[in-house]
Amino acid sequence: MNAARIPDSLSPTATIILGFLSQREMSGYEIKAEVDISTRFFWAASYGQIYPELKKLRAAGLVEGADRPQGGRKRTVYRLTPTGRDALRAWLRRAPETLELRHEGMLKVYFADALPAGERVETLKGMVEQHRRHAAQLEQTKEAVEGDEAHDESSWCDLVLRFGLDFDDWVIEWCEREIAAAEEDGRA
Amino acid sequence: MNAARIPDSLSPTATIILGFLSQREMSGYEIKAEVDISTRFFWAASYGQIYPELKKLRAAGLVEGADRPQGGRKRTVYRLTPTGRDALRAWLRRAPETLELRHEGMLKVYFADALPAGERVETLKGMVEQHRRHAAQLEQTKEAVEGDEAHDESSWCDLVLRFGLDFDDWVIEWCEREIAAAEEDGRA
DNA sequence: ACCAGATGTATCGTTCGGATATATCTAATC
DNA sequence: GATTAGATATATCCGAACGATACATCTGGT
Repeated sequence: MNAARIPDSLSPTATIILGFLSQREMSGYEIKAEVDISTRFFWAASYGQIYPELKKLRAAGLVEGADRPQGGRKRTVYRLTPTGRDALRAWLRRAPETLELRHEGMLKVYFADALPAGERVETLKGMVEQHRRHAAQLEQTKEAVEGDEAHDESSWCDLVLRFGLDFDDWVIEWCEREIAAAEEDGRA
Repeated sequence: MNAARIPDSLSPTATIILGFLSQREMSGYEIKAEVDISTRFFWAASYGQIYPELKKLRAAGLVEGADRPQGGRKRTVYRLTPTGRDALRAWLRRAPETLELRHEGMLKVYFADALPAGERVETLKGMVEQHRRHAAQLEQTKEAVEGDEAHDESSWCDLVLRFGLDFDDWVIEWCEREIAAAEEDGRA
């Protein structure tokens, strides 16, 4: 429509939106729902980010919106413009920067020295439990995705699910090795 | 001083502050510096969180502040009160909840389908590079910590540094396996 | 005497996150 | 067939978080 240029930087929320819209056209509500069952485990997004960002992207000409009311309820579905697709590809080709972790379990292990010596190993056991719960959630997601009608298992989306599950397994094994080592020290 | 009670929940920033103050008394500036060379990799904190939180903790009676000016520059160092130590221990004993990741590399892998088929594997290679850089940073931290005068290597603090390095190694190996598998598929 | 860099405190603007308000549609229950 | 719970859809609010920066003073080197 208007003279859309590829911006040289996109907010992470913008890239998630462009990414999902590259698969099919969606409403903001659908994008949020997709995030919650897929990228949530390595990048979350809330309505408070998605709706304003959709408007910005529309103004920038990276997405187009079309009114598709269902019954008497208004509804806008968005799809990528050619410029939007180029912007997504440009972002995909740049080296990743952000790598942040918010891990309460690790924080407790880090400060375990403030506990009586015999109790410190409990922080590691707490971490094991946390990752068991996390893995169980991912298993549920996996089943839901696999039960989906139009599920392409060669897709790269599957890769990140596997990454999540493998990661949980790895952390659990790592902690259990350390728990065993700590308990041996305790006996010695 | 005043009737301090153990709050039944602490903000994560509060627990970091209490955790560091359990080791020794510190100024807000020192706490920030410690975070940047230690917990930053699994839980960051900024001045904008630390200074207001210190004031809240002081008002709640979990920490005490003492004016220790250096020359003409004002300076306040904080230390734990007995209630603060109890609050820290109570938090350490609770099961961890937060486990969040912000991983731009994974996000690119997830949306790799939007790239031409031959280019998709580059997203995995980008992730490898990202974790190599991350590991190099941690190695630097490790050397700085080990060169420290009062360094207790039996401490649980060392554990999380090792976790970070092992994690990077694991991710790199995981990606390289997937890169090999993808390149074999490409040839087939 | 000067200056770069470390120390120390604080705040500003932006983004983020969780919760919530509002409204309509769908499907099941009674 | 009426009622109601829950899904769909859009949007906003507020507090918390984040990065950057302003400001002042001290320290060490040139």
